[in-house]
Amino acid sequence: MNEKYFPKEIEEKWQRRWAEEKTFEVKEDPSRKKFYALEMLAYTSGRAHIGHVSNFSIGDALSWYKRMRGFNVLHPFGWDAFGQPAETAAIKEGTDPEKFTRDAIAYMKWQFQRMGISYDWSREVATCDPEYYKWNQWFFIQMLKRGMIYRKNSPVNWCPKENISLSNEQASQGRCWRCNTPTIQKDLIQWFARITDYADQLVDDLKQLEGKWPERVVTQQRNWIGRSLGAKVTFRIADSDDSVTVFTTRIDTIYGANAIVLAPEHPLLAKVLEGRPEREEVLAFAENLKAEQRSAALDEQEKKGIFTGGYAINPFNGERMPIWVANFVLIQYGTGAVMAVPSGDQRDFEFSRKYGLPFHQIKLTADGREIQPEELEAADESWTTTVNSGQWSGLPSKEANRLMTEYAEAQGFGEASITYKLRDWGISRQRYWGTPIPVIHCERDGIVPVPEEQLPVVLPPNANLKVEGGSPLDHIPEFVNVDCPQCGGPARRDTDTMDTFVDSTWYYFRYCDPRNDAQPFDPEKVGYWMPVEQYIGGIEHAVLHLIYTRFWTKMMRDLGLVKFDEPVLSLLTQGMIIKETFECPEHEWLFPEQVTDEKTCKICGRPVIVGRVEKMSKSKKNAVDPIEIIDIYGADALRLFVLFAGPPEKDKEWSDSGIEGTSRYLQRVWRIAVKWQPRLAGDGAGSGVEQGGLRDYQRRLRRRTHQIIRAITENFEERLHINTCISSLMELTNEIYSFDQAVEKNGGASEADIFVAREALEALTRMLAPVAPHTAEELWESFGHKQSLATARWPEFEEGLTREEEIEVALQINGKLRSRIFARPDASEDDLKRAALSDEKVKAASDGREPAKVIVVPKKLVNVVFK
RNA sequence: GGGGAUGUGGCGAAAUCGGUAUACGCGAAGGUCUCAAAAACCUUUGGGAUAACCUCCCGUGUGGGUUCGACUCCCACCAUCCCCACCA
Repeated sequence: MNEKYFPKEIEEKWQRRWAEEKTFEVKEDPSRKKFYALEMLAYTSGRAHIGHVSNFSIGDALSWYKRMRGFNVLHPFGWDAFGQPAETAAIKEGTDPEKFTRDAIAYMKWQFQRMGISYDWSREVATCDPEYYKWNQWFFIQMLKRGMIYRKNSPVNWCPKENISLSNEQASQGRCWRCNTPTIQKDLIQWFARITDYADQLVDDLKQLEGKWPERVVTQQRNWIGRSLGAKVTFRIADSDDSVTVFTTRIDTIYGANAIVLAPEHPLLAKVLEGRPEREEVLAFAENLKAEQRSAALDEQEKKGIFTGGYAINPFNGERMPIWVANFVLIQYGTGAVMAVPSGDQRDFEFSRKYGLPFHQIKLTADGREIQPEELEAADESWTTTVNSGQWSGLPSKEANRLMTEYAEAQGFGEASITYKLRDWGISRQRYWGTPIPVIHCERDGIVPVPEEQLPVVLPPNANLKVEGGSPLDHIPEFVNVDCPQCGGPARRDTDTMDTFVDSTWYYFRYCDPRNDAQPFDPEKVGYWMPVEQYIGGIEHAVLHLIYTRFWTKMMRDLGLVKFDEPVLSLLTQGMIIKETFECPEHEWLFPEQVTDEKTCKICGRPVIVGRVEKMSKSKKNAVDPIEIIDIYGADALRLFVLFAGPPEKDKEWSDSGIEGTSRYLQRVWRIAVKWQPRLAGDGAGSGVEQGGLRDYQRRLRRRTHQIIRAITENFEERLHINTCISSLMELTNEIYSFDQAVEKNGGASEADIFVAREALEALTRMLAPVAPHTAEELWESFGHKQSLATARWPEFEEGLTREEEIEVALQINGKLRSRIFARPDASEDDLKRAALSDEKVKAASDGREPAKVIVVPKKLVNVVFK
């Protein structure tokens, strides 16, 4: 054993050993309890970053812990390898996406392996492997056959910078989720998956996740699906056979409606305008609205509308209401038409005020007044009583809502209705580097799925990525031109590829059976390993990946492949590792050493802009390369740092002195272990020691050892606040040092000393394994163990040994700490009370009075209250 | 506009069920060892009053409340961050 701690040597040794001995490879074993620990697959960007270290370190700590607790732990890894950035990089570097991606995988794998994560690499999956994406195609065909995938011409979100269509999830806020470019709308024939068929289940099953998934992810998903209960009401168009249907959550406000407002795209618009003099003007106006809606941020826009000249009839009271078209009504939501109720809705109010539409009083405030227009900013829940609403006047809003819906249904002009914000998932992309859509278009037979035995449809190599117009695949005749599988006639392949989020919906099912070439996975194997006990990843997938994968699981359940509703039992969204950036107005990005303590630029003296960003980059001069850190301090010190800096779900700021601190800690552990190791190696040393015969400092170390085992164990079981586990390990290390000093004072180690030290050092080593596995393995071996720590058991604590011999009880007078009582831990309440009352401070404070109250919290405190 | 968080020393943070606030680490100061430095080890380190290690006062964003007792529960406010957003 080396005197000094050389992480590089140790880490290389154990990484080799683990690989050779296949330490982390696992098989299904129904006799053992399983645990599936999963980190989100890595996008093949080309380079590992510190966020990967953070993500993997958390999952690895849990994997080690569970393994040592006797679980059969599946901890796999893979690559999210398709996608647009590989194409961009390939064009830039003059290579092809396949080569770029394979190189990225090779390099990143080397980087990740240097972190020494306990992955079962034999299950590695890359989504760009035909053996993998074959099953994307297989799923596509199953869904197509069941009508769960369909094609329609639709305006898609289009990122003009990357030339790619985006799903709604990927284009929220009207910006590309990757490059933040404002998206535009484009009409294309697209493939859609009917995720909306599962909207109710996706909402309802969130209940199963509450408490186990972060609340904000559950809330975000609920809001994203946006289920809202209301009613559809159909209004007849005056002097015509046509009608218009609106969706409202507040049918009880219908007597206050003063207009019907259509979205600019609404199909009824053309009909209403037919033969009217204002036709041209209104259509032009509507076109203009559309263009504006698509370009500007919606919240900045003023309400804008125009009267069409048509009227609709309110079915409740027969009133004629003007039909308008306006920019604040969205074609995608509800029916694309609303009834405007200025006394019930802020937008309708603004609209009505601007265009002078009448204001009908239909609600009273909680204290019985009529509401005034200027009160509309306030919450409308308080305007409880319905008035001026025919037979429903006098009813509370909620009841009116229910009864009026029933009435509308009975009269045949309305019905209860549910709408969702969630829309079907557009899964096709006009790009090259993705899973080809396994469909053939035949002039005679229409859309024909590629026969399953012909899968995979392999992505052809050597595409020209720079072609203008359509997908690069369009320009490869040998790919496009095929015979129709049904009639044998000439036909064309579909040249779209799948959204990469399809790849990642089910990859972790594949890990359970990664080399299966007959089906996506063996349901029995998935039945053993799934669901995932702990999933760890970034918050950015709250409504992307995490909603798609829940949908896919339910879909697979309906295909009979899996037997559960939810794939992930517990989710942890880890925080980012951020680093400060400094930006000088004059000198742009500065290195930290170019900035004074007062945050001014050392070159020009101007105040600098301090930022905190996750994405580290060379250009912003805040890059931290994990491999550079590993070269200097070792993977264990790096892992320890990212885990110790704060709780897993919190953002953590990178700190150079922090990494030095954890490195120093490992050296400290190393030194004490080196010192004691020769004494521990002797067989049976220290056996037969009786607890009763131990001296104070020996009993203390045993007690602290067992207390700390308990603390760390409970933490892993309940909270996974690994940062405090590491604190506890440091405390135990400090205790061992104090113990060592006592031993020094005695002039040498006795049998009993060795017994106690062995217990403490071995417990420390075993509990170090989840957070610093290489170091722990090396120490474990040096203590004379032949088997890897991966096969060792987690230390057990003995309740009896954790008990304090004497405890300090706080003594409060009127709730303020005034003194302490030293007592035995089993002291009764009466004992503590007696001790408190005889305390000098209490006597002084009593001033001869009897205490009004004495509160005793056993083992904690006594509070003596004087009035 | 709606929703969700967060706020504790010089800094990262801890306090798990309402019970001794600041564990653990970083930084800083002093000391030991050394010709010297580094490393290591030891001591101190929330603020204030005081000659004082005694003792007292203040202290978990602000202001109230509940309680014998509040970082923790309730109400209001301030600040910061995140998500969603003309969703009818």
